[in-house]
Formats: sequence, structure tokens, C-alpha cells
Amino acid sequence: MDYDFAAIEQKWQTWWHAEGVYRVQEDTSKPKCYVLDMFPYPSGAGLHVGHPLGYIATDIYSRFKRHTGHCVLHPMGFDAFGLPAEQYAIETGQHPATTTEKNIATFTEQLRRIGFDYDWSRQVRTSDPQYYRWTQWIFCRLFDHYFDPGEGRAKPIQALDAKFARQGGPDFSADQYQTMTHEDREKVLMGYRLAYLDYADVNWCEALGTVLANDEVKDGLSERGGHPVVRKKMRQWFLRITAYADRLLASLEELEWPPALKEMQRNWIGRSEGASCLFRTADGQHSLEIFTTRPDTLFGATFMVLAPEHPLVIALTTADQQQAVSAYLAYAGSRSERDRMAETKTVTGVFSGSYVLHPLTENLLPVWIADYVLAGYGTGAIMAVPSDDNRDYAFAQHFNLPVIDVIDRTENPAAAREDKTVGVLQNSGFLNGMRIPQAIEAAIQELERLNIGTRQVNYRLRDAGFSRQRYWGEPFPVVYRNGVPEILPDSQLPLTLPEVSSYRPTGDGLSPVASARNWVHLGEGLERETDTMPGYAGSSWYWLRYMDPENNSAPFSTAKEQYWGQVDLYVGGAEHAVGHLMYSRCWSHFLFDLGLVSQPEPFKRMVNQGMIQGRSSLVYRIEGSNTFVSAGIRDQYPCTALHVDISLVEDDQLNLEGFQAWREEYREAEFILEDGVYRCGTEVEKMSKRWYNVVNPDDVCNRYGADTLRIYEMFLGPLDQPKPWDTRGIDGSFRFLKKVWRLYFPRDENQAINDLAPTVQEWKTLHKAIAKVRSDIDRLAFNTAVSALMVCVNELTSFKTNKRAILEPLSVLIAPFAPHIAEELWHSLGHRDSVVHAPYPVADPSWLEEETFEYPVSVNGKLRDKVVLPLAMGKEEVETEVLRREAVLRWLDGKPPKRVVVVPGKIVNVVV
RNA sequence: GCCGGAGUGGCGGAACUGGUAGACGCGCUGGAUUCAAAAUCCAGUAAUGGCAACAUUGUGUGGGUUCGAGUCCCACCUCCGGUACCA
Repeated sequence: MDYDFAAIEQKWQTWWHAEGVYRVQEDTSKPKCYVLDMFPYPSGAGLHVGHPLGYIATDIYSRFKRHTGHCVLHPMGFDAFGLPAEQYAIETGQHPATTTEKNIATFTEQLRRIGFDYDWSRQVRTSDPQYYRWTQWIFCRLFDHYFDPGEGRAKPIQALDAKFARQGGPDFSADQYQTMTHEDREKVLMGYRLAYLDYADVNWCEALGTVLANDEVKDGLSERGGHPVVRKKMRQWFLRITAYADRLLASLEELEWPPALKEMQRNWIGRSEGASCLFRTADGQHSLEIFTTRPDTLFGATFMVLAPEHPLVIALTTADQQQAVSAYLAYAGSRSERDRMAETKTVTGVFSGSYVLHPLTENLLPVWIADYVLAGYGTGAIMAVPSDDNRDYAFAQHFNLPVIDVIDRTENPAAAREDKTVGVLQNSGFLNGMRIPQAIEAAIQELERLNIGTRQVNYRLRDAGFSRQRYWGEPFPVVYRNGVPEILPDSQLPLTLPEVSSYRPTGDGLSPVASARNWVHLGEGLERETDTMPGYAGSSWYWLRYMDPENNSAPFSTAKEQYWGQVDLYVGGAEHAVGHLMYSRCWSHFLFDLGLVSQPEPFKRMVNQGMIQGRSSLVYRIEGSNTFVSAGIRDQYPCTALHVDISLVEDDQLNLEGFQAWREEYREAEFILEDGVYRCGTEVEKMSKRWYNVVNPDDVCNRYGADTLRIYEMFLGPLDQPKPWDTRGIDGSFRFLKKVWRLYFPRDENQAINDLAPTVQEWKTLHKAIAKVRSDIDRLAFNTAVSALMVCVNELTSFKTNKRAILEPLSVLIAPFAPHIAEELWHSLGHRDSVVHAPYPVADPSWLEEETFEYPVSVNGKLRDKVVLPLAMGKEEVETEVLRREAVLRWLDGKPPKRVVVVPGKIVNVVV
């Protein structure tokens, strides 16, 4: 009987499905384990072999946890709202729901073939009204709450409303608030809600009549059509994620995430401590607020710089500078973000004509305008300290502005200009002689005493834009009554998407939803919001829905949430390092404040799987001809490398007829061969249709089976490293499974499995593998776990092991990696239940005890003695141990040896 | 520039806290089996020298710590990923 993977895999996948072996039921008698994959966007292209890598890893991990007595939740779903489906709808007129449905079916079928242990009954889809009902529900809660900085958590907006009515607010009294109109009160509260409306720039393309996402804009032109794109203010929804900045930063500490990922999140939040400071203009008309992390260098400020977009630019420009400033603003406005980033070396700017007073020295400081200061960070204005900031220094040099050296670095000449810790203050009045950290403190205290500045923490993090002018997303459960937004009562959720006749943008900047007139207009002065939520809305809480996907009265039940708690292991791509993970953490913190989840942090342990790269094949065309030269001899000709479809290449040799048939232009192609064949060059690069190097998992499953695919993907290398796919290497994994098969179904009938007692060697081999595989799975080192299994199977093969006592635990040992063959083997041993729930074998330490070895000891090249020592003993320990032996000492005559050479496991050489 | 991570055979990669470098797999070489091939099995495979036992050199480069360094420290080079006029 041969290893017929196709029949085996088909058989057990059907059986698992029929038996419901992967159905998860909360079981309080067991410890829980929640293993999660980032759910995919169901694109039309289907999967390539890179996609399942992370899924295979979580599958092995979750199966292992199930074998070791955990109640495991390992769900899968689809992030089904998004742009590609909408684009496709625009082009074909098909409803995005239809194409999405079709794509999901393809994905599901591809995933099923690989034999994952997902509980498909818990599947979620973000575009399902029964799911987005609760996304809308959470949005309503965000709208209904504000962040109380005193308590550091979200509270109901009614509490703030009551507080304002009782004690007034920042710039109004209680009486004033009470007498405000409803509209005005709402305006005030809008400044606090966690989901709020504000005006912000969007990428507006007049020609297309639509708003574009950032990645649809290239160099100021629309990616499709190349029409000009301008910034335009529009009223949009935002999430006040900045309110949670401190908490999101602090709780990063407790997470078992890759250090790089945590660092990216830290940088994204970009917390910096410093001070704000007010500079009055010389005419006393205005004051300019700046933020600095170096208040200690206040005496070194010799000029001020405003961002071109700063609101005071107009007011501070004097008549005689009017022209120069207008010209500069026009120039700055014409430069895209990209231009600005690209040429950071060029110094540009213009003098406004105005001066401010230095708050401490009363000196006059000129106010300049330059685009190296960004409107979006801090206050959009800085005090320039050329002595301690490289950009300020370059600017001062270029425009010949004064420099006051305020830091004495003689103690540490190597210190950089912007070094924040090294040096002593000079030329700085009362700060003179202080070290930098001390001076920062003193300066802040002085600013606060003079009431012109205050200690301040600044963040790079911006509030998240939450509006999209698109069709295929969650509708906002919002109605405008005379322009004032109100959320729908929970009983009216879900608010489903209206049917529209066209998915094309309306041309006036509104979402296609706006064309559903009856849906939008509810009566006099009563209109629905026509924007939809962005792609990340549905993915910001989906892991919670898996816990209780059928719930019709709440997003999830408290009891189920308390059982499943945090995600124990989350695996996904690093491309979501800041977006999805930041939003999800924020929503989770918010739900925690509401008492809906038991921990603020959603994902305890996180791993980014590395990308599987493609191995492209290249052919070399001699320039100006249709002749192709083999890779080994291409240096003899001037030629260009061209990508060729890897399906036309076998073992790096080109299928010549196939190549000629591939493209019309190659029909007449001629070839210069080497050794009678055409060899292709290879290149490792991203797996992409563009390079014709995509390997489809279905093809691998057809040829080798899902178990081989799983083993090979894990064997390729560490989970988190990028690694090239090389189909030629897959034979090793396939051979491994065939060897496993032969242990259970030997060719020789006399070798049939029996109940004899295994030998010591057999036990040792098995238990060594158990110990190694268990610890490797724990640290997600699946590549070495597979190696350990290979060693084990190789040894058992050489022992011709056919003992049930070894082979039974072996089938379970292999089960997480190759579940189909394991299930077949398990049943072949007479079991009727599924191997999926079999207890994982435990390593017996008595079989792992160290072996000993009898070391021959040679003194000056002559064999003199023998000592018995553990084989695994270190070289030096052996040495010490040998020299301690009386018998050896006798041969040394008490003299210290010149040299002792231990060849571990072989001999000890002593040279006197 | 800054922040992460990594440089090990022909290739992918092992070596988990300093202790036999190159596990495991691919490829390659030789052999067995076969009419032949595929498949399978056995042996070998870092380099150099040697028939061999073995010796010497070897983990990007140069130093250092240590009885002992791929692993730790310092300096540098290269590659990958992220990020940036962030005041």
C-alpha cells in the first residue's frame, strides 16, 4: 500500500467536517487558548503559497494546544469591505457583495484543502449586516463617550454635559452653557466625543469628481487617469485616538511582541516631552506659541520660524515683505508632501518682516516662514536655536542669521549638535553652569513662573480619519437633524447599505450612497450620513465576535469574553504594524473602559510572519534580435534579461516549445543552448503576477498533498524571516512523509506492527523527539521541530521499528504538522476517534539521561588509561575530570601538563 | 540620518542560557536495485594537505574578554525591514 495523499486528505477532510471535530465549545474545566490569524481580504487573485504560511503556523500551534488539554479557539473570517470590490463593481456593474461572496468561496475552498482546524461555524465577515450591526453599535458608543483626562478613561458624554451645566467649561460659564442653543451645545460637545465631526483635507480630484485615498494619488496626480489632485476641506468623522496615546504607549510594555513592532508603535505615537512658550510680537498685537523639547536652549533662540500654513502668517507679514512672502507661499503650496520629503537638504524660506520679543532677554527676534516647519506638528511654529539644531543651523547659515552658542561641550567634544544630555549651559543667564537635564527643568519652572509657558507633552499621533466617500463600507448610523448629527437608537441597527444603480462617484464629492435619495432623505431637515466607514472599522474588533458570532443582543456576551479573554497568539504580516494594530488596541481600550472586555490589551503575543519570496526565472535576449542565450554563456553577448513564466521552467531548464507558444512575439524565437539545454537565470523577489513567479498552493496540493505543503512551508526557515520558495526542495518534505508511511505500512509483510517491547534505542529516539518538538512548538520554531521529526523518523526507519508502543505516540507527535496522514495512521492502529483530540505524548526524562563514554587517555601519544564520563560533558569538564584521576596523575609524575586536547566522544590527549 | 534585524558550505538553514560549528533538507558524487528509467535504499559531501589515521584553516572585516567565542564587548563593512525636516 502506497502513500496515496490525495485519497487520504480528501477522506479525512470530509470526515472532520461531518464529525465536527473542530467545533469549539467553551469548557471551563480546561485552560483556554485563543490563537488568531489576521483575517484576509478576499481578493479576486486567490492565494499564493506565501499566504498560508502564518495560517499553517497557527494551525500547528492550535492543534498542539488542543492535544495538550487546552480548549482552543482558532477561527477564520473575512475582512470583506474594501476598495478592490468597489472598483470591480464600478467596472462591471456587479454588486460588490456578489463578487465578495464569490471570492470568499474561492478562498474558503483553497484554505479547506490545506486542512486547517478552523471552526468555520464561527466565521465572521465584516460586510455581513449581522456583523456590521455591531461595528455601528460600537461607533455609537464612541460617539456617546468622551475621554476624561483626569481619570484617564472614557466616560458617558452625558456626564460631561451635566458637568458643563454645573460648573461651566474651558471658555464658558455654567450659566452661559445652560442658555446655549441645542446646536451650540452640540458643537461644544463635539469637541470631546471620541467619534466626532471635523473639517479636514481630503485628496479631491475635480476631473474624476471624487475623493481619493492617499495611495490613489501619485505625485499630485490621480493614479488612474493622471488628473490633478488638490487638497480640499470636507466635514468628516474622526476617532479621537490621541486621547488614548499615553495608555497605548504605556501598555505596550506588557506585550510579547517583536521589539521592532513595539518600536514602530512607539514612533508612531511619537511622544515627546518639553515645554510650550509664548513669544509676543514686537508690536504687542499677537503672541506666537511654540513647542520645544529644549527649553534649556531658550537663550540660544535667534529667530522664529512659522510653517507656511500657520494662521498668523498673513497677519505677521509686513507690507514691504508682502510680495516675497506671497511668492514663497505659492512655491511652498506647489510642492507636494513627496517633494518636501525628497529634498530635505535644500534650505528655503522667507522673512515675514515682523519681530517677536524674546521673553527673557527682550531681544528682537525676526520671524521667518519656511516649510521645514510642519503645520501638522506641535503648534506649527518653532523658536530656532541654530547652536543646537542641525536644521536651524543650516537655515541660519544660509540666511546669515546669528548663532549664540549656549552649550559648552568641551568636556565631551564628540557630542553632536542635537545631543540632549551632554554639556553645560553657557551664555544663558540664570541657566549658566547647569547641566542640560537640570537646565531643562529650571527653564520650564521659570516659564511657568512668568506665566508664558508650561510643561507639555506632544504627540506625533493624529486623530484617525473615519470617513470614506465610498459605497462598499459600513454606513454610519447617523441622521442629521437640521445639520446636527444624531445617532440611531440601537433598535434600528443594523442600518444596511441602500441599493444603488451605480457605484460610480457622484461627481460632487459624495459617496455613491448619496444617490439613494429615498434612503438619505427622511423628511424635512432630516438626512442620513452618506459617508461610509473605512476598511479598518470592521477589523478593529473582529477577534471579539469570533467568541460569540451568533449573538443577536450584544456584540458578544460578557461570559464568553471572560472565558476567552486576550488573544494568546496573533500571527500576521508586518504591514499592519501601525494601522490595524493601533486601531484595534484603541478600540479594545475603549471597550475595556465600558466594562465590555476584561483586559485593555487585545493581543498578548504577536508574531509577524516573514514573506515567502518568489524565485523568478529569467531568459536572456540578445539585444536587437529574437535570439535567446542560455544563462551560463550569456556573458558572451549583449543581452537583456526578461522574466519568463515559471510554469515553462522545470529544474531551471526552459521548455522551448512552451516558451514559443507563450507569447506571440516569441513564436519565432531562436535559442543558443549550452549542454543541449536552455538554462534560465534566477532571481529571488516578491511573489507577484508581474514577475510570473507565483506558486499556487492548489498546484502543490495536487502534486504533493497538503501535508507536504505544510511541512515544507514550516521547514523553509524561521517563521518570522523572509525566505525564498524553491519548489525543488519540496521533495525532501514529501520523502519524509513517505518514510513515515513506510513505518506503518512496511513493504515487507513480516514487518507488520506488533506489541513487542521497544528497545532502549527506540525509546530514546522517540522521547528525544518528543522533548524537542514540544519545546520547539512553544517557541514557534517549527522549522527545527520538523527537523527533529525527520531525525526521529530516519532513526526509526534504520531500526526497522514496527512496535505499536513507538508508532502510536509518533502518529500523535506528527499530527499538528501533517494532520491528514496522522489521522490515517492513527486509525490504522485501530482507533475510531480522531487523532485531533488525542493527548500529546510526554517526554519521559528517564530516556533522556545522558549517555556515558569511555575516554581513552593518551599521555605523550601513548594510551595509558580509560575514564568513563558523560558523553555530553563539555570539553573543559572532561579535561578537568581527567586530570583529577589518580591514575593519570601517576603518569604525569606530578608535573603540570603542557597541553590537554579532548576530542569529545573519542579521546583525551595529554602532552607533558 | 535615526531605529530595528541579519551576515555561517554550492543553496535554504541548525547550533535555545559561551562548550564537538555546519543538525535537517535540497543539490552534487559514488554505489545498490532495474533491460532501462522513475521511485527507493546505502555511502560520501566546509576548505586545504594526506592512501589513511589525522593535521591546519575556517561563521562579513579588524581588535578585545575568556581555559574556550558563530554566540559576549569595541570599531568598521554589507544587506534587509521600518521611519523621518517631529522642533
